[in-house]
Amino acid sequence: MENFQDKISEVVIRRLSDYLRCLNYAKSKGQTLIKSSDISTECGLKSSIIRKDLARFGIFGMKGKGYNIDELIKEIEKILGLNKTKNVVLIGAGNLGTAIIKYQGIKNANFNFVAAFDNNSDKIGKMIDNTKIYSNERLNGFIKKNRIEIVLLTVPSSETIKIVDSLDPKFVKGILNFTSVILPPEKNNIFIHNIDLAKELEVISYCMKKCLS
Amino acid sequence: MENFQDKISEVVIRRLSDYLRCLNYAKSKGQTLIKSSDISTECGLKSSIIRKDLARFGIFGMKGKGYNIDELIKEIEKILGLNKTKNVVLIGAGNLGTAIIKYQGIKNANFNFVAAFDNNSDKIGKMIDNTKIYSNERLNGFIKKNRIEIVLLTVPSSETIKIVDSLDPKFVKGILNFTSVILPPEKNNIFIHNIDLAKELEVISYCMKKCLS
DNA sequence: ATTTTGTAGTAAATCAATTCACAATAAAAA
DNA sequence: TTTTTATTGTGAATTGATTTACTACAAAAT
Repeated sequence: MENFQDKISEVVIRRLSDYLRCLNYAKSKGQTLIKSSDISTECGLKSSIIRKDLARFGIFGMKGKGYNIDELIKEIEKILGLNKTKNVVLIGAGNLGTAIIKYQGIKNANFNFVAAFDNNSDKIGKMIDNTKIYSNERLNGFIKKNRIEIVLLTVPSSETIKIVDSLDPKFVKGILNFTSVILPPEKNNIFIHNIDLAKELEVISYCMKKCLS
Repeated sequence: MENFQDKISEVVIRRLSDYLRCLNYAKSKGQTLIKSSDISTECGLKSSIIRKDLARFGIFGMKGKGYNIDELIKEIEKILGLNKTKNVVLIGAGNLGTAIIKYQGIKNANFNFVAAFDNNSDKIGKMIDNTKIYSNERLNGFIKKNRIEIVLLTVPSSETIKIVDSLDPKFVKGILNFTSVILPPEKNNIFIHNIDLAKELEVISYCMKKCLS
Protein backbone atom coordinates (compact mmCIF):
# COMPACT_ATOMS: atom_id res chain seq x y z
CA MET A 1 0.00 0.00 0.00
CA GLU A 2 1.09 3.57 -0.72
CA ASN A 3 4.15 2.68 -2.64
CA PHE A 4 2.69 1.54 -5.92
CA GLN A 5 1.19 5.00 -6.26
CA ASP A 6 2.18 6.57 -9.52
CA LYS A 7 1.47 10.29 -9.69
CA ILE A 8 -1.44 11.47 -7.62
CA SER A 9 -2.98 14.72 -8.75
CA GLU A 10 -4.25 17.36 -6.40
CA VAL A 11 -7.87 16.83 -7.43
CA VAL A 12 -7.68 13.29 -6.07
CA ILE A 13 -6.38 14.58 -2.74
CA ARG A 14 -9.15 17.16 -2.60
CA ARG A 15 -11.69 14.42 -3.17
CA LEU A 16 -10.18 12.31 -0.39
CA SER A 17 -10.67 15.28 1.89
CA ASP A 18 -14.33 15.40 0.84
CA TYR A 19 -14.74 11.69 1.48
CA LEU A 20 -13.24 12.12 4.89
CA ARG A 21 -15.75 14.77 5.86
CA CYS A 22 -18.56 12.64 4.54
CA LEU A 23 -17.30 9.59 6.45
CA ASN A 24 -16.99 11.47 9.71
CA TYR A 25 -20.51 12.70 9.27
CA ALA A 26 -21.83 9.19 8.63
CA LYS A 27 -19.90 7.93 11.62
CA SER A 28 -21.35 10.65 13.84
CA LYS A 29 -24.79 9.33 12.93
CA GLY A 30 -23.79 5.87 14.12
CA GLN A 31 -23.22 4.22 10.74
CA THR A 32 -20.45 1.62 10.53
CA LEU A 33 -20.67 0.71 6.82
CA ILE A 34 -20.98 2.96 3.79
CA LYS A 35 -21.54 2.34 0.08
CA SER A 36 -19.63 4.19 -2.60
CA SER A 37 -22.98 5.37 -3.91
CA ASP A 38 -23.75 7.05 -0.59
CA ILE A 39 -20.47 8.92 -0.61
CA SER A 40 -21.13 9.76 -4.22
CA THR A 41 -24.50 11.37 -3.51
CA GLU A 42 -23.12 13.32 -0.58
CA CYS A 43 -20.09 14.59 -2.50
CA GLY A 44 -21.79 15.11 -5.86
CA LEU A 45 -19.65 12.59 -7.74
CA LYS A 46 -20.06 9.34 -9.66
CA SER A 47 -19.68 6.30 -7.43
CA SER A 48 -17.19 4.71 -9.80
CA ILE A 49 -14.64 7.42 -9.24
CA ILE A 50 -14.82 6.93 -5.51
CA ARG A 51 -14.15 3.23 -5.82
CA LYS A 52 -11.34 3.96 -8.23
CA ASP A 53 -9.78 6.61 -6.02
CA LEU A 54 -9.79 4.23 -3.07
CA ALA A 55 -8.55 1.22 -5.01
CA ARG A 56 -5.65 3.32 -6.23
CA PHE A 57 -4.43 3.56 -2.66
CA GLY A 58 -5.03 -0.12 -1.99
CA ILE A 59 -8.27 0.44 -0.09
CA PHE A 60 -10.98 -2.10 -0.86
CA GLY A 61 -14.54 -2.61 0.31
CA MET A 62 -16.71 -5.69 0.64
CA LYS A 63 -18.64 -6.82 -2.39
CA GLY A 64 -22.36 -6.46 -1.83
CA LYS A 65 -21.83 -4.58 1.46
CA GLY A 66 -19.71 -1.49 1.08
CA TYR A 67 -16.79 -0.08 3.04
CA ASN A 68 -16.06 -0.16 6.74
CA ILE A 69 -16.23 3.45 7.86
CA ASP A 70 -13.68 3.31 10.66
CA GLU A 71 -11.14 1.58 8.50
CA LEU A 72 -11.74 3.97 5.64
CA ILE A 73 -11.28 7.01 7.85
CA LYS A 74 -8.07 5.58 9.21
CA GLU A 75 -6.69 4.85 5.76
CA ILE A 76 -7.56 8.24 4.31
CA GLU A 77 -6.10 10.01 7.30
CA LYS A 78 -2.93 8.05 6.78
CA ILE A 79 -2.78 9.02 3.11
CA LEU A 80 -3.30 12.69 3.93
CA GLY A 81 -0.68 12.55 6.64
CA LEU A 82 -3.24 13.25 9.35
CA ASN A 83 -2.30 10.26 11.45
CA LYS A 84 0.57 12.15 12.99
CA THR A 85 -0.24 15.45 14.65
CA LYS A 86 1.46 18.38 12.99
CA ASN A 87 2.59 21.45 14.84
CA VAL A 88 1.33 24.71 13.40
CA VAL A 89 2.10 28.34 14.09
CA LEU A 90 0.42 31.43 12.82
CA ILE A 91 2.38 34.53 11.89
CA GLY A 92 0.46 37.80 12.02
CA ALA A 93 -2.15 38.06 14.74
CA GLY A 94 -4.33 40.70 13.10
CA ASN A 95 -8.00 40.24 12.36
CA LEU A 96 -7.49 37.44 9.90
CA GLY A 97 -5.01 35.65 12.12
CA THR A 98 -7.29 35.96 15.10
CA ALA A 99 -10.20 34.65 13.06
CA ILE A 100 -8.20 31.63 11.97
CA ILE A 101 -7.09 30.81 15.48
CA LYS A 102 -10.70 30.96 16.62
CA TYR A 103 -11.96 28.99 13.64
CA GLN A 104 -13.69 25.77 14.55
CA GLY A 105 -12.85 23.74 11.48
CA ILE A 106 -9.20 23.30 12.43
CA LYS A 107 -9.57 22.61 16.12
CA ASN A 108 -8.79 19.14 15.27
CA ALA A 109 -6.59 16.44 16.62
CA ASN A 110 -4.47 16.47 13.48
CA PHE A 111 -3.21 20.01 13.68
CA ASN A 112 -1.72 21.29 16.89
CA PHE A 113 -1.92 25.05 17.05
CA VAL A 114 1.17 25.83 19.07
CA ALA A 115 1.65 29.59 19.00
CA ALA A 116 1.08 32.88 17.19
CA PHE A 117 3.62 35.57 16.36
CA ASP A 118 3.26 39.28 15.83
CA ASN A 119 5.38 42.42 15.84
CA ASN A 120 2.84 44.58 17.59
CA SER A 121 3.96 45.06 21.19
CA ASP A 122 0.35 45.51 22.33
CA LYS A 123 -0.33 41.95 21.30
CA ILE A 124 2.80 40.19 22.43
CA GLY A 125 2.20 38.15 25.54
CA LYS A 126 -1.59 38.14 25.10
CA MET A 127 -3.62 35.01 24.38
CA ILE A 128 -6.14 34.24 21.67
CA ASP A 129 -8.21 31.20 22.60
CA ASN A 130 -5.39 29.44 24.49
CA THR A 131 -2.82 30.36 21.88
CA LYS A 132 -0.10 32.69 23.10
CA ILE A 133 1.28 35.52 20.98
CA TYR A 134 5.05 35.90 20.84
CA SER A 135 7.32 38.46 19.24
CA ASN A 136 8.41 37.72 15.68
CA GLU A 137 11.98 37.82 16.91
CA ARG A 138 11.42 34.54 18.68
CA LEU A 139 9.93 32.86 15.62
CA ASN A 140 12.91 30.95 14.30
CA GLY A 141 14.08 29.71 17.64
CA PHE A 142 10.56 28.60 18.44
CA ILE A 143 10.18 26.74 15.15
CA LYS A 144 13.37 24.83 15.78
CA LYS A 145 12.64 24.03 19.39
CA ASN A 146 9.04 22.97 18.83
CA ARG A 147 9.45 21.20 15.49
CA ILE A 148 6.94 23.40 13.68
CA GLU A 149 6.03 21.98 10.28
CA ILE A 150 3.23 24.27 9.09
CA VAL A 151 3.04 28.03 9.03
CA LEU A 152 -0.14 30.02 8.45
CA LEU A 153 0.85 33.38 7.08
CA THR A 154 -1.46 36.29 7.84
CA VAL A 155 0.92 39.21 8.00
CA PRO A 156 0.59 42.45 5.99
CA SER A 157 1.57 41.82 2.37
CA SER A 158 4.62 44.03 2.66
CA GLU A 159 6.19 41.53 5.06
CA THR A 160 5.35 38.35 3.21
CA ILE A 161 8.53 37.76 1.26
CA LYS A 162 10.88 38.63 4.08
CA ILE A 163 9.18 36.19 6.42
CA VAL A 164 8.92 33.39 3.90
CA ASP A 165 12.61 33.67 3.15
CA SER A 166 13.47 33.56 6.82
CA LEU A 167 11.71 30.26 7.51
CA ASP A 168 14.01 27.31 8.01
CA PRO A 169 13.17 24.51 5.53
CA LYS A 170 14.81 22.09 7.89
CA PHE A 171 11.61 22.29 9.94
CA VAL A 172 8.92 24.15 8.03
CA LYS A 173 7.47 21.97 5.27
CA GLY A 174 4.31 23.85 4.35
CA ILE A 175 2.93 27.37 4.26
CA LEU A 176 -0.65 28.47 3.83
CA ASN A 177 -0.33 32.00 2.53
CA PHE A 178 -3.32 34.28 3.12
CA THR A 179 -1.60 37.50 2.10
CA SER A 180 -2.31 39.13 -1.24
CA VAL A 181 1.22 38.38 -2.44
CA ILE A 182 1.03 35.33 -4.69
CA LEU A 183 3.85 32.90 -3.98
CA PRO A 184 5.09 29.99 -6.12
CA PRO A 185 3.87 26.48 -5.22
CA GLU A 186 7.24 25.61 -3.78
CA LYS A 187 10.17 27.57 -2.44
CA ASN A 188 13.27 26.19 -0.67
CA ASN A 189 11.53 22.82 -0.53
CA ILE A 190 8.62 24.30 1.38
CA PHE A 191 5.21 23.69 -0.16
CA ILE A 192 3.11 26.79 -0.43
CA HIS A 193 -0.60 27.17 -1.00
CA ASN A 194 -2.07 30.57 -1.65
CA ILE A 195 -5.54 31.41 -0.42
CA ASP A 196 -6.28 34.03 -2.99
CA LEU A 197 -9.45 35.95 -2.23
CA ALA A 198 -9.21 38.15 -5.31
CA LYS A 199 -9.10 35.08 -7.53
CA GLU A 200 -12.08 33.51 -5.80
CA LEU A 201 -14.07 36.66 -6.40
CA GLU A 202 -13.10 36.66 -10.06
CA VAL A 203 -14.09 33.03 -10.48
CA ILE A 204 -17.46 33.57 -8.89
CA SER A 205 -17.93 36.67 -10.98
CA TYR A 206 -17.44 34.57 -14.10
CA CYS A 207 -19.86 31.88 -12.88
CA MET A 208 -22.48 34.50 -12.21
CA LYS A 209 -22.17 35.93 -15.66
CA LYS A 210 -22.50 32.52 -17.29
CA CYS A 211 -25.61 31.83 -15.31
CA LEU A 212 -27.23 34.95 -16.72
CA SER A 213 -26.42 34.44 -20.40
CA MET B 1 -16.83 36.51 -29.59
CA GLU B 2 -18.01 34.78 -26.50
CA ASN B 3 -20.76 32.84 -28.07
CA PHE B 4 -18.85 30.13 -29.83
CA GLN B 5 -17.55 29.07 -26.43
CA ASP B 6 -18.28 25.45 -25.76
CA LYS B 7 -17.79 24.44 -22.16
CA ILE B 8 -15.20 26.39 -20.25
CA SER B 9 -13.77 24.60 -17.25
CA GLU B 10 -12.94 26.32 -14.03
CA VAL B 11 -9.20 25.76 -14.47
CA VAL B 12 -9.28 27.95 -17.57
CA ILE B 13 -11.02 30.71 -15.63
CA ARG B 14 -8.46 30.43 -12.85
CA ARG B 15 -5.69 30.78 -15.41
CA LEU B 16 -7.33 33.87 -16.90
CA SER B 17 -7.29 35.34 -13.42
CA ASP B 18 -3.55 34.61 -13.24
CA TYR B 19 -2.96 36.20 -16.64
CA LEU B 20 -4.81 39.28 -15.51
CA ARG B 21 -2.61 39.71 -12.47
CA CYS B 22 0.48 39.25 -14.61
CA LEU B 23 -0.78 41.75 -17.19
CA ASN B 24 -1.57 44.39 -14.63
CA TYR B 25 1.90 43.95 -13.21
CA ALA B 26 3.50 44.34 -16.64
CA LYS B 27 1.34 47.37 -17.29
CA SER B 28 2.38 48.93 -13.99
CA LYS B 29 5.97 48.69 -15.17
CA GLY B 30 5.09 50.64 -18.32
CA GLN B 31 4.98 47.76 -20.79
CA THR B 32 2.44 47.97 -23.59
CA LEU B 33 3.10 44.68 -25.35
CA ILE B 34 3.56 41.20 -23.93
CA LYS B 35 4.55 37.84 -25.38
CA SER B 36 2.80 34.62 -24.43
CA SER B 37 6.18 33.31 -23.31
CA ASP B 38 6.49 36.16 -20.81
CA ILE B 39 3.11 35.40 -19.30
CA SER B 40 4.09 31.76 -19.32
CA THR B 41 7.24 32.30 -17.28
CA GLU B 42 5.45 34.52 -14.80
CA CYS B 43 2.57 32.09 -14.31
CA GLY B 44 4.55 28.86 -14.49
CA LEU B 45 2.81 27.50 -17.59
CA LYS B 46 3.62 26.55 -21.18
CA SER B 47 3.21 29.43 -23.58
CA SER B 48 1.08 27.36 -25.92
CA ILE B 49 -1.69 26.96 -23.40
CA ILE B 50 -1.87 30.70 -22.94
CA ARG B 51 -2.24 31.28 -26.65
CA LYS B 52 -4.85 28.54 -26.78
CA ASP B 53 -6.80 29.88 -23.82
CA LEU B 54 -6.93 33.31 -25.39
CA ALA B 55 -7.76 32.11 -28.88
CA ARG B 56 -10.65 30.16 -27.44
CA PHE B 57 -12.25 33.44 -26.42
CA GLY B 58 -11.48 35.07 -29.76
CA ILE B 59 -8.50 37.03 -28.48
CA PHE B 60 -5.54 37.18 -30.87
CA GLY B 61 -2.12 38.75 -30.75
CA MET B 62 0.22 40.04 -33.42
CA LYS B 63 2.56 37.58 -35.09
CA GLY B 64 6.15 38.30 -34.25
CA LYS B 65 5.17 40.97 -31.68
CA GLY B 66 2.87 39.65 -28.99
CA TYR B 67 -0.33 40.90 -27.42
CA ASN B 68 -1.42 44.42 -26.65
CA ILE B 69 -1.60 44.60 -22.87
CA ASP B 70 -4.42 47.11 -22.54
CA GLU B 71 -6.59 45.25 -24.97
CA LEU B 72 -5.87 41.93 -23.33
CA ILE B 73 -6.76 43.26 -19.89
CA LYS B 74 -10.01 44.67 -21.22
CA GLU B 75 -10.97 41.41 -22.89
CA ILE B 76 -10.16 39.21 -19.91
CA GLU B 77 -12.04 41.53 -17.60
CA LYS B 78 -15.02 41.26 -19.91
CA ILE B 79 -14.83 37.48 -19.88
CA LEU B 80 -14.65 37.37 -16.09
CA GLY B 81 -17.51 39.82 -15.79
CA LEU B 82 -15.27 42.45 -14.23
CA ASN B 83 -16.19 45.16 -16.71
CA LYS B 84 -19.33 45.98 -14.73
CA THR B 85 -18.88 46.81 -11.07
CA LYS B 86 -20.62 44.34 -8.80
CA ASN B 87 -22.11 45.28 -5.49
CA VAL B 88 -20.95 43.16 -2.59
CA VAL B 89 -22.03 42.87 1.03
CA LEU B 90 -20.46 40.97 3.84
CA ILE B 91 -22.55 39.16 6.44
CA GLY B 92 -20.90 38.59 9.80
CA ALA B 93 -18.55 41.35 10.96
CA GLY B 94 -16.44 39.24 13.32
CA ASN B 95 -12.69 38.92 13.02
CA LEU B 96 -12.76 37.21 9.67
CA GLY B 97 -15.32 39.62 8.25
CA THR B 98 -13.34 42.58 9.50
CA ALA B 99 -10.17 41.16 8.00
CA ILE B 100 -11.83 40.72 4.63
CA ILE B 101 -13.22 44.24 4.59
CA LYS B 102 -9.75 45.56 5.32
CA TYR B 103 -8.08 43.27 2.81
CA GLN B 104 -6.23 45.12 0.08
CA GLY B 105 -6.62 42.57 -2.69
CA ILE B 106 -10.30 43.35 -3.24
CA LYS B 107 -10.24 47.11 -2.96
CA ASN B 108 -10.70 47.15 -6.60
CA ALA B 109 -12.85 48.96 -9.09
CA ASN B 110 -14.63 45.76 -10.01
CA PHE B 111 -16.14 44.96 -6.63
CA ASN B 112 -18.00 47.62 -4.75
CA PHE B 113 -18.08 46.85 -1.07
CA VAL B 114 -21.41 48.38 -0.09
CA ALA B 115 -22.12 47.31 3.48
CA ALA B 116 -21.64 44.78 6.25
CA PHE B 117 -24.27 43.11 8.40
CA ASP B 118 -24.14 41.68 11.88
CA ASN B 119 -26.48 40.76 14.72
CA ASN B 120 -24.26 42.08 17.47
CA SER B 121 -25.74 45.35 18.73
CA ASP B 122 -22.30 46.59 19.76
CA LYS B 123 -21.25 46.55 16.15
CA ILE B 124 -24.36 47.87 14.44
CA GLY B 125 -23.90 51.43 13.30
CA LYS B 126 -20.09 51.27 13.50
CA MET B 127 -17.79 51.52 10.51
CA ILE B 128 -14.97 49.29 9.33
CA ASP B 129 -12.79 51.10 6.80
CA ASN B 130 -15.63 53.17 5.29
CA THR B 131 -18.02 50.24 5.32
CA LYS B 132 -21.01 50.62 7.62
CA ILE B 133 -22.37 47.76 9.70
CA TYR B 134 -26.14 47.25 9.68
CA SER B 135 -28.42 44.88 11.56
CA ASN B 136 -29.12 41.56 9.87
CA GLU B 137 -32.79 42.47 9.95
CA ARG B 138 -32.18 45.05 7.27
CA LEU B 139 -30.29 42.63 5.03
CA ASN B 140 -32.97 41.62 2.58
CA GLY B 141 -34.37 45.08 2.12
CA PHE B 142 -30.88 46.37 1.56
CA ILE B 143 -30.05 43.70 -1.00
CA LYS B 144 -33.14 44.55 -2.99
CA LYS B 145 -32.71 48.31 -2.80
CA ASN B 146 -28.99 48.28 -3.63
CA ARG B 147 -28.94 45.48 -6.19
CA ILE B 148 -26.44 43.36 -4.29
CA GLU B 149 -25.12 40.50 -6.41
CA ILE B 150 -22.40 38.98 -4.25
CA VAL B 151 -22.48 37.97 -0.61
CA LEU B 152 -19.41 37.15 1.45
CA LEU B 153 -20.51 34.91 4.29
CA THR B 154 -18.48 35.08 7.50
CA VAL B 155 -21.09 34.30 10.14
CA PRO B 156 -20.80 31.56 12.78
CA SER B 157 -21.40 28.18 11.18
CA SER B 158 -24.62 27.67 13.10
CA GLU B 159 -26.21 30.51 11.14
CA THR B 160 -24.97 29.59 7.69
CA ILE B 161 -27.92 27.63 6.35
CA LYS B 162 -30.57 29.98 7.66
CA ILE B 163 -28.91 32.96 6.04
CA VAL B 164 -28.20 31.25 2.73
CA ASP B 165 -31.84 30.19 2.48
CA SER B 166 -33.03 33.69 3.21
CA LEU B 167 -31.11 35.33 0.36
CA ASP B 168 -33.22 36.38 -2.60
CA PRO B 169 -31.94 34.76 -5.81
CA LYS B 170 -33.63 37.53 -7.72
CA PHE B 171 -30.67 39.70 -6.72
CA VAL B 172 -27.94 37.57 -5.15
CA LYS B 173 -26.09 35.57 -7.79
CA GLY B 174 -22.99 34.44 -5.92
CA ILE B 175 -21.87 33.57 -2.42
CA LEU B 176 -18.33 33.13 -1.12
CA ASN B 177 -18.79 30.95 1.93
CA PHE B 178 -16.05 31.17 4.56
CA THR B 179 -17.90 29.23 7.25
CA SER B 180 -17.01 25.65 8.05
CA VAL B 181 -20.36 24.44 6.70
CA ILE B 182 -19.74 23.05 3.23
CA LEU B 183 -22.42 24.17 0.80
CA PRO B 184 -23.24 22.74 -2.66
CA PRO B 185 -21.85 24.58 -5.71
CA GLU B 186 -25.28 25.95 -6.52
CA LYS B 187 -28.46 26.53 -4.56
CA ASN B 188 -31.60 28.37 -5.75
CA ASN B 189 -29.63 29.47 -8.80
CA ILE B 190 -27.03 31.14 -6.61
CA PHE B 191 -23.45 30.06 -7.27
CA ILE B 192 -21.55 29.15 -4.16
CA HIS B 193 -17.84 28.79 -3.59
CA ASN B 194 -16.58 27.43 -0.32
CA ILE B 195 -13.31 28.67 1.11
CA ASP B 196 -12.52 25.58 3.09
CA LEU B 197 -9.59 26.05 5.42
CA ALA B 198 -9.70 22.51 6.76
CA LYS B 199 -9.37 21.15 3.24
CA GLU B 200 -6.45 23.43 2.44
CA LEU B 201 -4.66 22.19 5.54
CA GLU B 202 -5.30 18.60 4.55
CA VAL B 203 -4.00 19.17 1.04
CA ILE B 204 -0.84 20.81 2.27
CA SER B 205 -0.41 18.04 4.82
CA TYR B 206 -0.46 15.52 1.98
CA CYS B 207 2.03 17.53 -0.08
CA MET B 208 4.39 17.72 2.87
CA LYS B 209 4.25 14.00 3.40
CA LYS B 210 5.01 13.31 -0.24
CA CYS B 211 8.02 15.58 -0.09
CA LEU B 212 9.51 13.57 2.75
CA SER B 213 9.08 10.09 1.35
C1' DA C 1 13.98 43.29 -52.62
C1' DT C 2 15.32 39.50 -49.98
C1' DT C 3 16.50 37.23 -46.00
C1' DT C 4 16.33 36.61 -41.25
C1' DT C 5 14.11 36.60 -36.96
C1' DG C 6 10.58 36.20 -33.71
C1' DT C 7 6.19 35.06 -32.24
C1' DA C 8 1.32 33.85 -32.94
C1' DG C 9 -2.03 30.22 -34.21
C1' DT C 10 -3.30 25.62 -34.47
C1' DA C 11 -3.72 20.56 -36.03
C1' DA C 12 -2.23 16.42 -34.44
C1' DA C 13 -0.35 13.75 -30.81
C1' DT C 14 -0.08 12.73 -26.24
C1' DC C 15 -1.30 12.46 -21.67
C1' DA C 16 -4.75 12.47 -17.94
C1' DA C 17 -9.22 12.01 -15.84
C1' DT C 18 -13.70 10.25 -15.85
C1' DT C 19 -17.40 7.30 -17.00
C1' DC C 20 -19.43 3.08 -18.64
C1' DA C 21 -20.60 -1.33 -18.30
C1' DC C 22 -20.13 -5.62 -16.70
C1' DA C 23 -17.87 -9.70 -14.38
C1' DA C 24 -16.90 -11.23 -9.66
C1' DT C 25 -18.42 -12.30 -5.36
C1' DA C 26 -20.51 -12.26 -0.87
C1' DA C 27 -24.62 -12.15 1.71
C1' DA C 28 -29.56 -12.78 2.03
C1' DA C 29 -33.62 -14.98 0.61
C1' DA C 30 -36.05 -18.71 -1.09
C1' DT D 1 -28.81 -25.80 -1.63
C1' DT D 2 -29.95 -22.65 -5.17
C1' DT D 3 -31.34 -18.29 -6.54
C1' DT D 4 -31.60 -13.55 -6.05
C1' DT D 5 -29.81 -9.24 -4.82
C1' DA D 6 -26.48 -5.81 -3.88
C1' DT D 7 -22.32 -3.71 -4.44
C1' DT D 8 -17.46 -3.82 -5.39
C1' DG D 9 -13.42 -3.76 -8.72
C1' DT D 10 -11.81 -2.78 -13.08
C1' DG D 11 -10.80 -3.01 -18.29
C1' DA D 12 -12.30 -0.51 -22.07
C1' DA D 13 -14.24 3.53 -23.91
C1' DT D 14 -14.75 8.19 -23.71
C1' DT D 15 -14.00 12.71 -22.77
C1' DG D 16 -11.03 16.44 -21.63
C1' DA D 17 -6.60 18.98 -21.10
C1' DT D 18 -2.02 19.81 -22.39
C1' DT D 19 1.96 19.62 -25.21
C1' DT D 20 4.37 19.18 -29.44
C1' DA D 21 5.65 20.65 -33.55
C1' DC D 22 5.13 23.13 -37.37
C1' DT D 23 3.02 26.76 -40.55
C1' DA D 24 1.85 31.52 -41.27
C1' DC D 25 2.91 36.11 -40.80
C1' DA D 26 4.86 40.56 -39.92
C1' DA D 27 8.59 43.30 -38.85
C1' DA D 28 13.52 44.20 -38.90
C1' DA D 29 17.83 43.64 -40.92
C1' DT D 30 20.62 43.13 -44.88
